[in-house]
Amino acid sequence: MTTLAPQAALARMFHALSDETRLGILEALRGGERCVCELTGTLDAAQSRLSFHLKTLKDAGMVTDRREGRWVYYTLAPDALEMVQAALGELATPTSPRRKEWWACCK
Amino acid sequence: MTTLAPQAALARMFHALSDETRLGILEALRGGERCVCELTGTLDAAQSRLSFHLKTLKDAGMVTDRREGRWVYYTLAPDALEMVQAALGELATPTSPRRKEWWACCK
DNA sequence: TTGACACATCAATTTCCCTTGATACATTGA
DNA sequence: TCAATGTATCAAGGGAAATTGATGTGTCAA
Repeated sequence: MTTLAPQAALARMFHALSDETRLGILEALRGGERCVCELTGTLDAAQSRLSFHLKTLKDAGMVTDRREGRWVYYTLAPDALEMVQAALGELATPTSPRRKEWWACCK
Repeated sequence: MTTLAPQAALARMFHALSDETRLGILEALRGGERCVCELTGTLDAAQSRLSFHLKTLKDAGMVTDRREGRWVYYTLAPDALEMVQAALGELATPTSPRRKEWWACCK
């Protein structure tokens, strides 16, 4: 995961969440860390497809991985989920009320 | 906006949030409802481009619109934002601990 | 009724993302 | 050292999404 402007990083995280396969992965990871071979079974998806989606999630910071022997275990990154949640909370929070000048374009 | 399976609807909402222009629109709407001509100014984006993104947001249920004379005013849909927030909260909540059988595939 | 304005929609192009199958890499056990 | 296993990466193809410019639609004012 590379560092991006806040808005770009946020868009990237939302993009990581915008695919059903990836949502399925995250749902599976709620049960704890999983290796890829487990996920292929659970999600009935080809290995290279899962690897692709796991990379997408990892690049967005939504999961972390850990190698143990031949296996790589993936885990949810709760911090990232909370960041996204917080950002949504901000979006739902009104800013200061509009000034009249703001819509002077529509006379 | 058509009705979709929960996971698909969720993916669709996340997709609506996965674009910087659309995040900019939502950010602008925190200040209250805005017509398209205001947003073109604020976001420095062509009108047809904005119309496209507004439609995307509307189809995903993230904004609502209201015509008044020649103008169409867009407003945040806080309920949708909260739904997405709640879904994220669920993802961050562990399910029951894994059973041994689940990873029997990796002996 | 006509012209101007705000906005939506369309078609064409480009860009990006996903899937698939093949191959490369790393680790382990024989 | 070799074969098997788990995973990552790559290239090619298809399809979806974004951008642009043009055109269509609705509304208002003159």
